[in-house]
Amino acid sequence: MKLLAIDGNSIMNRAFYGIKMLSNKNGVFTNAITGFMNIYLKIAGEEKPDAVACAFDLRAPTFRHKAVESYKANRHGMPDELAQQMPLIKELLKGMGVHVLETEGYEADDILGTLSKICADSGNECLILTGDRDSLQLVNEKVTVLLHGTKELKVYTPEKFSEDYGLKPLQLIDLKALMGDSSDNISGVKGIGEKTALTLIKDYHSVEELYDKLEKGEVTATKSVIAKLEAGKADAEQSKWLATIVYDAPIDMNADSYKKGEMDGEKVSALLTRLEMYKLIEKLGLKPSANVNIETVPEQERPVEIEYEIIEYTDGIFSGILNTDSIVSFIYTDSILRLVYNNKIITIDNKERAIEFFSSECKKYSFQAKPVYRFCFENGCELKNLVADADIAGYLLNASSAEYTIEKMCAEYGSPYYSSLDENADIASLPQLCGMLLKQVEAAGMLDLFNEIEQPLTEVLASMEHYGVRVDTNGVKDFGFTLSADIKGLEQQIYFMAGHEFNISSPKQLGVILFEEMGLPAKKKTKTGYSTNAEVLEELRDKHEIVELILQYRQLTKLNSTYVEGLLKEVGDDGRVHSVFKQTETRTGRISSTEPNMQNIPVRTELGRNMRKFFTAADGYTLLDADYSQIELRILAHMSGDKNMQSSFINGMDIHTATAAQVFDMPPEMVNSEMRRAAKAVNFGIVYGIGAFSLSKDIDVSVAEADRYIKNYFAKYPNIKSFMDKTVDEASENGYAVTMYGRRRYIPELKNSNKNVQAFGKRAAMNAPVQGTAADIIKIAMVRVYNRLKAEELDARLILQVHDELIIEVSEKDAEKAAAVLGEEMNSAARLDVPLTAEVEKGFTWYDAKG
DNA sequence: GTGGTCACG
DNA sequence: ACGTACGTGACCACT
Repeated sequence: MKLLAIDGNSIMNRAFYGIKMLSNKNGVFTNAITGFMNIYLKIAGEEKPDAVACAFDLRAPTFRHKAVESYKANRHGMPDELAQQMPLIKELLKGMGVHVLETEGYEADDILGTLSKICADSGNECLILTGDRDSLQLVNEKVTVLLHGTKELKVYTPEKFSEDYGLKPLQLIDLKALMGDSSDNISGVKGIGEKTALTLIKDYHSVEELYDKLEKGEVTATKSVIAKLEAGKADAEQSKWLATIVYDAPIDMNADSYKKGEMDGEKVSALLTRLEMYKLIEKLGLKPSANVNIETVPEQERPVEIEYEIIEYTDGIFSGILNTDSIVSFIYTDSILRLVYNNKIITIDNKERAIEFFSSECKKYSFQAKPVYRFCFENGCELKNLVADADIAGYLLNASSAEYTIEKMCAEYGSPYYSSLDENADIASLPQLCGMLLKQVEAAGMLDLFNEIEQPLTEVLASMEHYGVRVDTNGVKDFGFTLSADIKGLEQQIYFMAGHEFNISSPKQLGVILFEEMGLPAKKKTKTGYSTNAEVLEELRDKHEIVELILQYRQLTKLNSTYVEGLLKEVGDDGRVHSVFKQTETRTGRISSTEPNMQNIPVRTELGRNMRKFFTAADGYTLLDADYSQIELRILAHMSGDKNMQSSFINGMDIHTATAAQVFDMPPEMVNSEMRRAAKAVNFGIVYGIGAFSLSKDIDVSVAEADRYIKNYFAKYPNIKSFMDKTVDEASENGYAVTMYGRRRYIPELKNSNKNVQAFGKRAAMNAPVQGTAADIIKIAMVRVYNRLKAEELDARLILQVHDELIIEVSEKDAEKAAAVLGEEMNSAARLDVPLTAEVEKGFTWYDAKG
């Protein structure tokens, strides 16, 4: 018989942190459950165990813990988001026929140890699935440990173990007894680290033998090591005891009793339906259950369910709706309009009626209104009196969510979801959901942000998508021909130098050529092999001619496949690209652009910049381009209140030169280009939540030097330092960072027990108010520019936004007026303690209109 | 589907 | 000892 014994806590932990804080369905988080089941189903499928048991820690302290005064005192308790999922995974496992074991006073490790002993004693095979290296001590001929790391699964048999550690599995205990384990608060011997401990255990086999020899003076080691060992004898003994997994947990000792039970399909599918884990239901070969209540956050008030009457559309029904002051909810997808009014659900499959409704004066709630605005632009009507779009409200309340569906939001915000109404479920649920969302938006202080910025922006984005950007397809094609010819030439030269053909675009194959066949020094590794990115290749430039060619090849193929071929695929019959601007995508409040992405068209190299010659105005029109100068640093100067930095902007100085003057402590006239470059990198770094290591890489100075720059910077701009500290503190306290206009970004990473994840949270917290406020400001400018172009009846329209840059297409006759509007509205969009400046330029192509 | 790479602000 | 700047999207290779 084969028993699979699972360390429930450690696998849940791996899954929780490994699968990212994905959006959670019901306010009840499910990411760890999802990850756990992925791992479990994979292993169970491959290994086909006859018996499965899953062990969990109980939270209460155990007698072993008490014996050593609170030895786990500084281990963080698990976050609520994970704790919530523990009872659910247990319920799920039980439903699937897996034996769940938890015993007061014993850790999961001890239960696993006991299980492995039961198996070994009865001549059965045992597999232990865990994310925790502690269990490796259990490995023997009968017991294999499947160690689940952050990415890969390692299989530890005795052979594999000795290959990796050079020790016997049980000696792991001795190793830990000496070196300690901070995550388990095992002290070990003070001053002895991994290297020393390993040597000692290899030479003397065990803690007992080591101390035995030590007393007899037979240990060869440095004086200091011997002294440390002598001083730490008691620690070593206690640590060994703590590190030892016990084999006597009080569980059923009959191996057969852990045989896998039958899955209770009904129970499992009901639970998973409650959790809305539909993918898993499918994986298990089940069907979702009907009529189960979606699991919700318990303490929240739930609006009562309403009885809906579903009625056929009849002429005359609009009379009660179109003129009302009441609010009508609607959803328009696939040319079908569904609306709710007075507890009635009405479905309308008629374009003229839909237009009539959109144009009517009644107040409207919607879900995803942007396509409706586009529909209206295409059909010459107007979507009037949209009060709220649930999609946008949901985004403001939690910008980190993966996607916003009505069903998910109902669950999360405690509004009833009318799933029994099938295709009418969404529309039936929308009115109450919108009510809940608006209440929460207001409670969070984001009502102005919602009403004045985000809601009006939807129409602006729809308009930008509607008009699109003209593309000179012939120009693009010609550019592509040139690139293709050059690429062919490069390919031949590269093959010649390499001695044979290979796929240059495959990092794997390229790595073999460069670092094995040609013997160039490999600098960095990735998870899967050698790193061959531009940074690495730059350093190898002088080592071999082929490197330069590969860099060129990369640049040219990027241009050709992403920008030439990729772009041509997106050009419509009207000769224009209609990029999709996503309003609920980024965590910071920026918008994003897809199909094609118009926010990453090349500009930094001259060759790439040529692409912009193919984005043009229509005949008789011209482009206007304006970008904010240093908007993020200006926002930082404003929000931090740092007078020193503010004065640089107020005096119209070049900010990087001014910064260099401060950091290097000299008059601005003395700053050379190298110093300005360094200061510029520091300024960027500050906005991103700087680290000396990365800065040093960026500007190619030592880490110590980079560290000095940063310290100097904060000394000269003390308010920026305190602003950053305050921002992180408040984000830790509240769980979110906030912009000048009240936009929130939740940062759960700040509460993570993993230090790297936490450090990331801090950087994100420092960056979010700055990047987010810049996003707020340009959105304000967009709405105002849009409204003024309309009000002044100019033949002009916004067509692009690139984070700090706006582009207008305007008829030649209105160009001057539109340029004035663009400049005025961008400059006055926010009142800061420093000037906000954007310069407008004009040109027929994007290339000409931008600097 | 994931990872590596690279385009932008 | 480890990892190492914020935010995006597209393409290719490979599993």
